[in-house]
Amino acid sequence: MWGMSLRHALLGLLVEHPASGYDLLKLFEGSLANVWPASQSQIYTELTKLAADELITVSETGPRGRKEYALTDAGRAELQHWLVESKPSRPTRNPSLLRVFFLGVLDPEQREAVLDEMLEHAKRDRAAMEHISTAIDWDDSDLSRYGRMALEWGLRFSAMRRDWAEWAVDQLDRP
Amino acid sequence: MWGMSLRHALLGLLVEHPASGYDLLKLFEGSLANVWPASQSQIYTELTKLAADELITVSETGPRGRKEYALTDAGRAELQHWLVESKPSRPTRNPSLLRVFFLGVLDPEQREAVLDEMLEHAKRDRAAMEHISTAIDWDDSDLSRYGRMALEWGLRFSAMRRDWAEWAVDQLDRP
DNA sequence: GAGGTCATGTAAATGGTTACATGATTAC
DNA sequence: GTAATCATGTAACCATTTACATGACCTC
Repeated sequence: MWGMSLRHALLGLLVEHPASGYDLLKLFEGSLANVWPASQSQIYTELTKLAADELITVSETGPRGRKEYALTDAGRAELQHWLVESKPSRPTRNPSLLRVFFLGVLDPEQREAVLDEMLEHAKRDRAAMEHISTAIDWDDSDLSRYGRMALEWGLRFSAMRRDWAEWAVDQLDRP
Repeated sequence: MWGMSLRHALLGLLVEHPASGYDLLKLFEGSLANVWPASQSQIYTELTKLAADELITVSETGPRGRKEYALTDAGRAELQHWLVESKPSRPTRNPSLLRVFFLGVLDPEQREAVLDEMLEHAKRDRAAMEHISTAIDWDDSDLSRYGRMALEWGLRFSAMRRDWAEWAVDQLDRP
């Protein structure tokens, strides 16, 4: 029973107001895309499970078979419990760094190309996040406040990757 | 057929010298643990598949049914191909940041506790990596050279998380 | 001979991705 | 009426985790 954070992401989004699977899909594409990507099929299946476990209920139905889900008390409790109790997860897989590990197999030009690509990637990410940061109109809701905190994390992360990549490219030309 | 980086991690480790599943397990526990954790069962199953695909072969057998695998030409080619071609992966899931997103659900003390925990976690990680950095005797092999690059990434990453967490805790007491 | 380490494998369950499949409603 | 969007669901496959299962060899 450990992990399963898609559940908690869905519960978290339902805290403010009820929403349909479709709504939640859009919310994932927007705010949560960089933190917890989820596919359409995954969201619908998980919602069914959450409803079966009575952490959410269908609060309203609409056109086209639309079902709006709302958080139950048990759902809110589960979310709070997870927020407080969840322990630091194991280190997460990092495909880019894995490549770095084996750079020795390539010849020098290819090596530099790989690192350059990582540098560009970091720059693109940073630019995208700076754009989001100015494009969103931040209100004073909780999601705004803590979403901004998460975004700041992303900004610092991409800056770190950029700086590292610059350093690493530079290292290549050394002894 | 996209992703599958465990394959490439194994191929990468076999570049330098042949090794058994057991050896590879130890190598994962050591150097690669922070970049690409893998379990025993996963390693053995993947080795069997890699052998079936003729990217590696059993080069030698030893006591206790030990099988030493060596990279084939096809295996080396596949590794190089992956190193050069692999495109930037989708953003990876981040359980900690997901928690940040929903901090609003908690009361102030719990909120601070969550961020403090993240701060401590970052500090511990940083200390552990600094320790590794001095404990390993770095030779001038490729794995040493690029392993050090990867470690530098880790050092910067944990510093970034530490600084962010300090900033975030500070933010809590503001308007 | 007892305990530790070396060594391999399989099975069940979970979580995630991709693809398929369908259809109602709205806006033009 | 046509296209876009809203809306839901299922199936097959792949990757990963946890647990089970076994046994040979080495050191004391």
